[in-house]
Amino acid sequence: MGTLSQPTPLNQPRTGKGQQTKAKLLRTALDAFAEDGYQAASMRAIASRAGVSLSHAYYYFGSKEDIVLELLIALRAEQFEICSAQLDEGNTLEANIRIVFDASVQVMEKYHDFGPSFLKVLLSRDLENSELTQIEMSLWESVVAGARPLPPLAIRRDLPRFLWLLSRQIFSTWAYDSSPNQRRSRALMRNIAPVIGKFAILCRLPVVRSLFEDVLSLMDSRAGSIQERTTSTVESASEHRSSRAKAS
Amino acid sequence: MGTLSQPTPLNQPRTGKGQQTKAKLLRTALDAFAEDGYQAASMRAIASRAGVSLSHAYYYFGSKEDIVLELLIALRAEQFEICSAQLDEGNTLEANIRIVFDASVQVMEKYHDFGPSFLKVLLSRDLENSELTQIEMSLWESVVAGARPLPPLAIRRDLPRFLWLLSRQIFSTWAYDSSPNQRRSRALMRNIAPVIGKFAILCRLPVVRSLFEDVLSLMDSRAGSIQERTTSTVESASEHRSSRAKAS
DNA sequence: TCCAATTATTGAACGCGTTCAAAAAGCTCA
DNA sequence: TGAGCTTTTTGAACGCGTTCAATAATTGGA
Repeated sequence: MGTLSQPTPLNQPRTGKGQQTKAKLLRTALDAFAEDGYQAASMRAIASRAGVSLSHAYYYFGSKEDIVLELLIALRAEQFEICSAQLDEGNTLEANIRIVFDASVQVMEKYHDFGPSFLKVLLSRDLENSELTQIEMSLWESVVAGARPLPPLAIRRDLPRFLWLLSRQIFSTWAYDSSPNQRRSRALMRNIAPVIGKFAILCRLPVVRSLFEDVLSLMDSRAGSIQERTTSTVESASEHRSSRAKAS
Repeated sequence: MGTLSQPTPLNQPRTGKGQQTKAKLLRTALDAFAEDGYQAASMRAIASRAGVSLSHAYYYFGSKEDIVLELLIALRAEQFEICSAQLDEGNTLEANIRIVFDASVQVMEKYHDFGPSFLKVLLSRDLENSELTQIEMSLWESVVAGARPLPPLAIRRDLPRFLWLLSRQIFSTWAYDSSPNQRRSRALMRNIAPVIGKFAILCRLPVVRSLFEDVLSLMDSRAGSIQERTTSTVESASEHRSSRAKAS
């Protein structure tokens, strides 16, 4: 482990044959994951099923986690296919949030035993500009852009990222949810949508909107997100309290 | 892995010699953790350092995770020692929150490479009534009870649990924080205190207080927490919207 | 064509957490 | 004392993810 590592810049297949092997390995791995689950689909099992040696699998994939990430991407893409059309039908924000979560559960439930592994991948890697993050973000952007009525202008720009960060918290609940059939996290997803809807509406009030901005910049781990913001309410609430009091 | 397991109901030492062995094993393990870090302090290393066979370590501790949990408990107890006195000096809520987080960092920073392991223990086990949870909860109760001015009565009862749940989210950020010297999560802890302080004051407004209750019952995974509550704002926001509209 | 550099592939090993059957030691009571 | 029980302790093994030096296959230029 040592340092938390991104996918080691690894041997990309340079010949046609190599690409074929890598593709077959990936296909086989995803099949094995689906059929046998995380435990049983060991690197040895995957390699032998693909007809290559164990060590050769590591020639194309630096770790088992790398393959798990590929699975996660595939599942998110599937989720995108399922629900992106539904998000453009003029439903409420609340309804759109539900659509995304429902599709997530539908796609993921078979893979619940990958939860801990998924979560580790999400937490330990910098995926800020990865394919995975792009799919997820475009989903939440559609949720907001397709909602009728549109959320208050003041938060419209930041709401997608807020929803994305929130969805990751929910994912971490789901990942380790040991209640039967993930009852608990399903309930969480069901109940959170109306609260967000309510919250979004309340953001018309300056007090609540300022809270929204505070919470968002706290959740957001992008370095420098505070400086970029035109008015940082977090800073003003802490260091600049006096100047703020004067201003108001 | 299979099922997410509590600490296997394990052989408790029945003789004096047994207790001695188990105690020595634990002491050795915590030393090895402190000196060598998570990776290098393998079960083999711990066992041999304690002068027992590898398999014998498993007679008293069902897994390495069990020992990691003991470490986590020891660290939380240390944190409690450091800051419990400071929480009774009539500081603001914001200041008290800072005190707890500062002590947490002070105690934990040496063990940052245990972060992923700590987090897994916290997420995969039901620790609802464990020693660990009791220590943590009593800290947050002191934060609230010792704050001057006291937070609004309406949220005073629930605020400790809210802070506890929040602190777990922050912990998960810390656990995988790869920024130099955990810069990012330190900033998070620094910035979150004033926001909570502000939020607590705003909870005097009914609109904000209702948001607080919504958020709390969403975060809280205790089964049946919704029914127990006198007024469930989550439910009223979703299923009972019509009856709510009538009431208001 | 043949050689050298590159790419693809392998077998064997390492250390890890964990399991288990069996041996050793300790205890209780005739 | 010693037989039968429980508690403690061990050695050997399993399968896992991962690494690495090695061999085989392929490619490109003289």
